[in-house]
Amino acid sequence: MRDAEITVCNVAEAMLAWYDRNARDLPWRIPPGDDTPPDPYRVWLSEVMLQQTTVAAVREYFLRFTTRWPTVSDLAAAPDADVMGEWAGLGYYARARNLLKCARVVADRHGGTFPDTYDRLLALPGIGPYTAAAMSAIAFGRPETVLDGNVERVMARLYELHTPLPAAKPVLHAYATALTPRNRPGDYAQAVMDLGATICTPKSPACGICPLRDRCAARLAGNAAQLPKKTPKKPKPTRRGTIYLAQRSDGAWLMERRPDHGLLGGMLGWPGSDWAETAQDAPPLQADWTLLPGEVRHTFTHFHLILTVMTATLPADSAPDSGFFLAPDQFRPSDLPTVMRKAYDLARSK
DNA sequence: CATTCGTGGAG
DNA sequence: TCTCCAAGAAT
Repeated sequence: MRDAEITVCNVAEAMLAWYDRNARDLPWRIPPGDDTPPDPYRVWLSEVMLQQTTVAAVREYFLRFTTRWPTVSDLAAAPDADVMGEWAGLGYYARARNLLKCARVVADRHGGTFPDTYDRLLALPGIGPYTAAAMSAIAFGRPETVLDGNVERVMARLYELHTPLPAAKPVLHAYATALTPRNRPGDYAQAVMDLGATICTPKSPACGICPLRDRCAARLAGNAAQLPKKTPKKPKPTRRGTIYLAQRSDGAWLMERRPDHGLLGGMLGWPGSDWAETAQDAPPLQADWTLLPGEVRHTFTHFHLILTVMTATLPADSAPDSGFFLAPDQFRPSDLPTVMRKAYDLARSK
């Protein structure tokens, strides 16, 4: 029993010592040793952006968001379209919708101050078990246990757990909880995630320079790169569709706001057909449509998409059956999700 | 517990 | 070209 406690204690100490020397410089991070109090708004925003998204992709979005909306109340007061447009390209757009919902709850019902406990954070839109734990630890110094993909990998290797994910999650969480220190829990959480991102990587982990190399069961067994095991994924089907880019003679584009739920929910887009196994026509209005040479290829989380693009020029008095016309000075291609921007780029290149 | 939900970089 | 996968949440 005494040995186990010493081992547990040493893991956290080894991780914090490693973090003190190797912490990456990130825009949302307070460096170890810096006693500046963390801003819960910035911790929250970064954690939501980092959900299933790489540090490299998040960096510039985080800087733009915090420059444009320095506080949660600023964000809460922003028009929906502005926030969705700023999020465009980052993916998983339900995050942006929930981000706004959460900001408005915090601004309207909490006086602009985030709650500081795991349970109350968990109750907010877009904050799940991981983000509630990360905010508790990083923003509020509480010894909560974070379990993200990095921590899962580090724990599976440290304890050489061969049970495949996601079934292994409860056991991995128990391992992670046993290691979480009362001291500097925020730095510790970031240390384990940094380790997973830079040393204990999925494919070829750098075990030789790992601060836990002497006590990692998988490293000792020589199978670190084979862990964690995962249940195999389904193959992605291919769907097809047609998308319509119409520009009025005054330059205005015919566009639509996608419904809040479902794929690309809440985002700006071009009108078009459903996306199904076989392509189909669904022009938004009667016009002299021209088939654009080429096609748009895009891969979502669970299917490949091939889009045929049609273009048309419409008379100045044209009125849409659905959607709306967006004047050229109000149309920013950067407001589009990537698949819609690809269609725009294809049309513009002709 | 399984499915839905983006994107871009790495290998 | 193709698969994997990254600081997950909601349903």
